[in-house]
Amino acid sequence: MAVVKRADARRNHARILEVAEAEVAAHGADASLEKIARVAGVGSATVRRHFPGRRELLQAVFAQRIGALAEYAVELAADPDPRRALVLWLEAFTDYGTSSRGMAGALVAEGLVEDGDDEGCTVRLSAAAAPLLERAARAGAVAPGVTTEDLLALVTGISLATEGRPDPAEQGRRLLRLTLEGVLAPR
Amino acid sequence: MAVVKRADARRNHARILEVAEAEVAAHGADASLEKIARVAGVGSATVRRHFPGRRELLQAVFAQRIGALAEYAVELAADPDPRRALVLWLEAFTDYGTSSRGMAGALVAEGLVEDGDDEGCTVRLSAAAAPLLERAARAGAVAPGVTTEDLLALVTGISLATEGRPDPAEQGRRLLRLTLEGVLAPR
DNA sequence: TGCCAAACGGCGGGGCCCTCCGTTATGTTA
DNA sequence: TAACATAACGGAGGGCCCCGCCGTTTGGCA
Repeated sequence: MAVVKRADARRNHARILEVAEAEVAAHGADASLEKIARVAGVGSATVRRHFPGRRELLQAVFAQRIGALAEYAVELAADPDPRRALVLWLEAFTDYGTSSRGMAGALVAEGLVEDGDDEGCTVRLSAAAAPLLERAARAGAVAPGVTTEDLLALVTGISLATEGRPDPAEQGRRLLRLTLEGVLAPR
Repeated sequence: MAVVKRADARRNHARILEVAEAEVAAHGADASLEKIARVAGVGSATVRRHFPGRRELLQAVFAQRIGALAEYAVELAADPDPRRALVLWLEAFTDYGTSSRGMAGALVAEGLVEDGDDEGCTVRLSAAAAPLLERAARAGAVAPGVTTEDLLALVTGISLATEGRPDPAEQGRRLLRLTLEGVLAPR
């Protein structure tokens, strides 16, 4: 299915995506679809044709970054220190989340829908994180019972909570460190 | 200033607030101001007159819960175990955040504006948390360098990340525990 | 009771999301 | 290469929302 699109369709798809990236970067996950259409020089219906809803558009916008994170996870799988590997990946994830506006919002928005569709950002990130977490857990470097969903939720939360305040990157790093090592002193 | 409002003004104020509570509970921080006006049986301008923006309305809606949290903090100040007191309060805060839709959103929305105005929810919560945190820190129960802003941000993030998924209360508790005790095993 | 400021609320402008439908561009076949 | 079938386009219109304006009502006070 979905063999080959027509030339103009491919052209518009690329154009919309390009504009959407800029627009989302500027205004977050709530960027105006209509404005994206205007700037891209297409009708608003065309945007909806390529991306049925905001959710799909955001997925497409962040697919690249998600891919980069997945790649990084693969690299880190070879790191000799399982704990370090997990921490490094979570730091990278946090950096992405706090630096690229709307990504965290896209992730929660995605979670809100009953999706039979695979290939969601959440699924991909989860798949990327799983091996790192498992390895770290096997090495005894992780608190018992932690799941990949927990990790994604925590980082997403940190991103959302720091969004739009001075220096979200630094704040995010700080909060991640607290979360990883614990707010309370070990008993 | 702002001596005594007229009778109808007070009446409408109460009515709007009442409706707003229900509406926000149902639709989160993005509830329609116009619908609130319709249901309350007043003009939309009247809503804006009492609450210049969504932010102020949300503040008013949650003021009660914030007050309850502040009170609880005072109670807990008498708890013999400083660590336990802090944990209990954070759990209560998380429960509020995950059970009452929109509260976390209201908190971040509040942070986005340059506010010279005191009496924001953030300020009140911060003030409530400060003594508990300080006492716990003095007892050596808290990781060094943790601030009240950190605590608020973390709980807010947890609330946002769990909003609108199955069983946010349980998820929130779980994530809070992880955050407090640390995702990583102590080295 | 009568006055007047405080408070109200309807209305119009602008924006967004969404859908429908007539028009255009593209790929293909003769 | 010319004509056709259709994938893809984009403008227009409806519904909802936020916002500000401004003429009208209402409540408190002399």
